[in-house]
Amino acid sequence: MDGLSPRAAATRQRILDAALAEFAEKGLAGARVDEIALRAGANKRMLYAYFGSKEELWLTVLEGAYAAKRAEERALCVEALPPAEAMRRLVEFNLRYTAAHPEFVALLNQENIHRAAYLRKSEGVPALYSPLLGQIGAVLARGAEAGVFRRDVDPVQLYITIVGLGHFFVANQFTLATALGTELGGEAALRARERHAVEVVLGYLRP
Amino acid sequence: MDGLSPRAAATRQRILDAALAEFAEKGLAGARVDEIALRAGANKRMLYAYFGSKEELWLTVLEGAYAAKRAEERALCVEALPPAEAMRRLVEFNLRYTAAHPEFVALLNQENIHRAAYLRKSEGVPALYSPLLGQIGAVLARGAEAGVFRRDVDPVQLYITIVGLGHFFVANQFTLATALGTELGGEAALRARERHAVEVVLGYLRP
Amino acid sequence: MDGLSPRAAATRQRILDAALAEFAEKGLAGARVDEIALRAGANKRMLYAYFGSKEELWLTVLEGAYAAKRAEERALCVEALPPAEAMRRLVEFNLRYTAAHPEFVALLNQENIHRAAYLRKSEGVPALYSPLLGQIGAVLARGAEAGVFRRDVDPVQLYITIVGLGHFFVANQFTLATALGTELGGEAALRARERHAVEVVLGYLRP
Amino acid sequence: MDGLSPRAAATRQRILDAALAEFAEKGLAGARVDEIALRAGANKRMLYAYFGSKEELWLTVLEGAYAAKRAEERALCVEALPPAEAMRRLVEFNLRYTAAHPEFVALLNQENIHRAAYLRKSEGVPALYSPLLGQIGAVLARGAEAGVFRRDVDPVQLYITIVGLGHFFVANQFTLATALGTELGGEAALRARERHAVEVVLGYLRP
DNA sequence: TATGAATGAGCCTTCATTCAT
DNA sequence: AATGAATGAAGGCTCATTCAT
Repeated sequence: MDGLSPRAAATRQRILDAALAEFAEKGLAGARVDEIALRAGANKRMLYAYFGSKEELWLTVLEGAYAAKRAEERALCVEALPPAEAMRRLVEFNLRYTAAHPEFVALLNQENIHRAAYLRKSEGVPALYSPLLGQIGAVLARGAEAGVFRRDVDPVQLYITIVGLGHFFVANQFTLATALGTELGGEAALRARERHAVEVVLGYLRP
Repeated sequence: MDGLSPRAAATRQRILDAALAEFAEKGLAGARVDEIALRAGANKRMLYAYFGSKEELWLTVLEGAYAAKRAEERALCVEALPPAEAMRRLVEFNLRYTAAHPEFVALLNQENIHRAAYLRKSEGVPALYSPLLGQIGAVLARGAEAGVFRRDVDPVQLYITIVGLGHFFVANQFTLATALGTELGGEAALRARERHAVEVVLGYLRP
Repeated sequence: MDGLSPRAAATRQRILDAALAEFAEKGLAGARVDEIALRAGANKRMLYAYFGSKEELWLTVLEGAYAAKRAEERALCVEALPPAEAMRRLVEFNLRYTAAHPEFVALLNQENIHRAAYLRKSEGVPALYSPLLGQIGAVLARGAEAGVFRRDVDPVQLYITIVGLGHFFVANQFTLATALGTELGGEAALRARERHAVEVVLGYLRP
Repeated sequence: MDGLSPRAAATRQRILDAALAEFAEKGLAGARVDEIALRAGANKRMLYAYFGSKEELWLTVLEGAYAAKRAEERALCVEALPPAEAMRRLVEFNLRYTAAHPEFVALLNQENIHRAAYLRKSEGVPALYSPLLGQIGAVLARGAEAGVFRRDVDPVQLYITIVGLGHFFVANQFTLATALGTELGGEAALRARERHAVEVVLGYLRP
C-alpha cells in the first residue's frame, strides 16, 4: 500500500476486495484461495507475495473492515449533537451500516469462532475503539446533566447494546426468519427494526 | 433413534455429541469427519450409516440444539408470571442459556453464513417457535392492561431484542473484548450484562 | 509392520519399495510423492496414513537400507575367519554390496547433504554399528598377535577406509568416468577395483 | 565473462558464488532460484540473462569447481618431488582440499545422483584430468625404478583411492559420525584421518 | 544493465466418502 | 453392528520462468 507501484497496489487491492467477498460468503475455512485469485483477476502467487498466507490475508481483510466502519462512525460527530439526537444517530448508523455490510458481520462471526485468535494479533483495531467509548460517555453525561437521560448507564454496556440491536438482527436474519416464520430481509423490515431499536435505546435512557 | 438397538442408539448419540462439539469449535467447513468419529469413539463408517453425510449430520445437530433450547424456554412458564417478572425471566434466561451454550451460538453463526440453507430443510424448528410469540404477545397485553407496559410493542421485535441483548454479547465476546479492551468472559462480566439487559428491556417497556 | 493386516502390510511394503527407488533416483527434494504412490500401485493417501509425511517416509527408508546392509554384513562372521581372510571378505563385501545397491549410496549422499538431520532422529542405526567396530578391533588384534598385521591400526579409521574404497568408486563412478575418460560401470571394472581395494588394505596392513 | 562490462562481470560472479553456496547446501532440486538471486544481491532476471536456466547455472558452477581444484592440484608439481614425498603430498592435498571445500563434495554427490548428466555436456573437464594420470604414472614408475614402490600399481585405481580416502570421509562425515557414534568434524579428526590416509597409501605402495 | 510484477504448472498434504470384510 | 483400508478430488502453497518497463 505504501512503497508499491500503482500497478502492484491495484492488484493488491483487487485481491483484498475479492478476499473480503469470498471470506464473507464462505468463512475462513470455507474460502478458497483459488477462488479469491480468480475473482481478483490475479495470479494466485501474488496473493502469497503480498499477504504471505491465507491467514494473514484474513487478518488484513478483517482489519480493513474494522477501519472502514470506524471511519464512518467517526464521521457522525456524536459529540456535536444534542444527546438524544446523538444516540438516535448512533443506533441508526449501526443498524444501517450492519445491514449494508453483511460481510462485516460474517467476518466477525468467523473471527469469534476462532476466539479472536487473529484479531488479537492486530495492533490497530483496539486503538480505533478507545476514543469512541469516551465520546459515548460524554454524550451520556451531557444527557444526564440536561435531565433527559437516566444517570446509571455504563457506556461500554450501552455501546454493546446499540451495536447488538442491529447486529444480531442482521447477522441472524436467516435463522430468525426461518424459526420465527417472518421475512426480515427487505427495506420495510429494516425500517421497522430501526424504529424499534431507537425506541428501545431512547426508552431505556429516559430518566 | 426409534427402531435402533440400545447399543446402536448409544453410538448414534455419541456421534451426535461429538459432532456438536466439533462443529461448534471449527464450524461446518472447518470440522473434520475423522475428528468427529474419533471423539465419538466410533468408526467413521457408522457416521455415514446413521446420518448419510456431513451435511445431514450438521442439520441433525442444529435441530437438536434448537429443540434443547426451546424445551428449557418452555419450562419458564412465562404466561403464569406477572408481566414484568415474566419479561425479566425471559431476558435472564436467554442471556444465561446463551452463555452456558456457546456451541449453540457457534452453530447459529455458521448457519447464517450459509443463509440458513440447512435449517430451511428442517420442518420441526419453525413449529417450535410459533407458540412462543403468542405467549410473549399475551404477556405484553397483560402488562399494557395493567398499566405497567407501554402499548405499542411488537412481540417479534421484542423477542429479537431480548435474544440479541445476550446473544450478541456472548457470540462476539472475543472480538468485543479485543476491540474494546475489556475482559468479558467471566461470571462478573456476565452478571453486569444481565443487569444491564434487564434494565434495558424493562426501562424501554415503561409506559 | 506389526499390528497390520496382511493386506495393509503389503501395501505399506510396496510403498516402501517404491519410495526407495524414487528417492534413490531423484533424491529427497527431487522425489515426487505422486510418483511413489504410482509406482507402489497405492493411493497417495495411504502413504500419509502409514508414514505421516514425505520426510518420515524418507527416514523409514533410510533406516531400512542401513538395517539391510548390516544384516548381510553380520552374516559374514568375520570373527570366525583368519585375520587376512576376514579383512579380504570385509573389503570385498563392502565393494560388492555398494555396487549392488546404488540406492543405498544415493540415500547416503542425500542424507549427508542434510548433515544427517534425519538419521540423527533414528535410534536403531547407531546400535547396529557399535558391535561391528569391536569385531574389527578383534580381527586386528588377532592379526597383530599372529604377526601378519601391523600394530598401530585404528579400527574406526580402517573401517572408514574399507567402506570408502568401494563407496567412493561406486558413488562417484559417473563423474569419475567422465573426468578420467574411462568406463567404470561394468563387471570387469568392478573386479579390477575389487582386486585393487583388497591389495590396498592388505598391503597397508603388512607389518 | 569476456565481453562483459566490469559491473556486469561482478554481478555474474556474485550470482555464481551465491549459486555455489545454495547448490552445495540444498542440492540441485532443493536449491531455490529466488534464494540464489537474493544471496547474490542481484535481480532474478539477470540470472536468466547470464546463464539461461537453473540447470545451465548448475553446470557452470560445477565446471568452475572442477577447474578450481585442478588448478591447485597442478600447483603441487608432483613430478618434481621424490616419489614417496609426491604421493604423500597428493594424499594430503586431496584430503585437505576436500575438507576445505565441502561444496565441491556436495556438487559431486548431486551430479552423481544425476549420473553425470550435466557434466557430460561439459567439454573442459575431461581435458583437465588427462595430464594428471600421466603424472601419477610417472611418479609410480620412478618409485618402482628406485625400489621404493611396488611395481603392479594402476595409476587410475590409485588416484581414485587417494581421492576416495579423503572424499568419502568428508562427504559422509555426518552419517558416519551418527552411525559410528564418533565426532568427525574438527581439525583433530581431520589430522588423524590425514595420518591414516598417508599410511594406507604409502604402506600399500611398499614393495 | 537492471527490475518489479506476473504466471501456470506442479508440489505436498488433506478431505469427505466408499469398499470389502 | 462395526471396521480397516482405500480412493479421487481438491486445497494451500511454491517453483522456475517470463513479461513490461
